[in-house]
Amino acid sequence: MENIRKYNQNNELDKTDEQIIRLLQKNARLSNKQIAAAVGIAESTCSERMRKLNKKKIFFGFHAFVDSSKLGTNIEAMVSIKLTKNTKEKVEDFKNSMLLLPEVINTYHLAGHSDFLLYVAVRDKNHLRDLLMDHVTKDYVKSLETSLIYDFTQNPLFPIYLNHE
Amino acid sequence: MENIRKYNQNNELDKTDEQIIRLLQKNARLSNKQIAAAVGIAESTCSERMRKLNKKKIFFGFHAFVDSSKLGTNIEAMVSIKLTKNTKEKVEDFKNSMLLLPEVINTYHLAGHSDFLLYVAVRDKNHLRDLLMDHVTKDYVKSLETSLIYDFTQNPLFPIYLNHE
DNA sequence: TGTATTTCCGAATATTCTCCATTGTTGTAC
DNA sequence: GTACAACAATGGAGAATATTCGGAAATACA
Repeated sequence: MENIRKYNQNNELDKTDEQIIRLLQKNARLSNKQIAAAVGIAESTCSERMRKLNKKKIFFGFHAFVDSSKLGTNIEAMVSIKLTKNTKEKVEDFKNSMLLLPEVINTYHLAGHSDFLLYVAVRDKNHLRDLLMDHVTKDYVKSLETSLIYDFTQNPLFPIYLNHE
Repeated sequence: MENIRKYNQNNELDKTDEQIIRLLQKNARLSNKQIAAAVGIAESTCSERMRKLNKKKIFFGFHAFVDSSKLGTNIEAMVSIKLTKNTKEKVEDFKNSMLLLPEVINTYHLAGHSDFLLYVAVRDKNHLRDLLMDHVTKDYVKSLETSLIYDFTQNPLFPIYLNHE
């Protein structure tokens, strides 16, 4: 005879959580006080909410976006890659080896025309060539197609589709 | 007869700046104290450095990366786009209108096979279709090609190619 | 060398965060 | 309805952190 109480074991996110997430998506260096004020809750409540959000693993991480042109990085490119074999093993291997390269800012594993996209930042065209020929090309890499990036823009808006009434 | 002193009007970044930038790239929510300890400088020095880095506009921003699957977003896709006309005006217009859509996480303006890449996150396939047909397609959009994203990974490493001796 | 400028540090001050007891709210049982 | 249990929110005190500032140390330049 079980008598399980459910209560608000509520692991759901409510509007307040959503606001906090949105704020941090726009500016991950906001202080707890700033967030609390913006959302309209007590500081103690806000830090407690943050602790719970972190526990729920809502955030993959918080990252600074840097102006790479000020750091000696003059070329950004998107490299589109096809593999000869799409086994889980090869795909993981490829992704992991790409993430060891500091030139690789992020990776997308795709279903479609190509298998991977790499967003890379390099000093110059020689650096790009060396990177691609020496480190990106593998025996199971079928083809590379490189596009220069004129502009990358992060959207401050962010999609949240929660079911709060 | 001008006698302009230059001194260390040093707008250059040194190794300490580089360390701070790297740390914030990995974790943008580090406290000033944590950064100072990791770099090995006084807290007051560290906050002063941060002020200067911000003044130099090294950072585009600081953003939380959220686990969109926990927020009702079930599909992420990369949309590859070609425009009929690549005038500066059309390109700017297109980019700006894309950034008004909350589904668009970021935009890449490219030189190459396609003109734009959009990284989008949506609830489901109907939402994706509606987004593309109703909001992304414009009279100057020649073609769309959509690829499902299996995995997106941000590299904690980051390329900095400074010329400190 | 001496002087001007900048960077760094540490201590004092100001601010922010965390902990906790209390109060308020909501769901469940009777 | 009342009573109780589980949880969430609050404000305040003490702890932790950040900022300011005077002066020391380092660097640039003549």
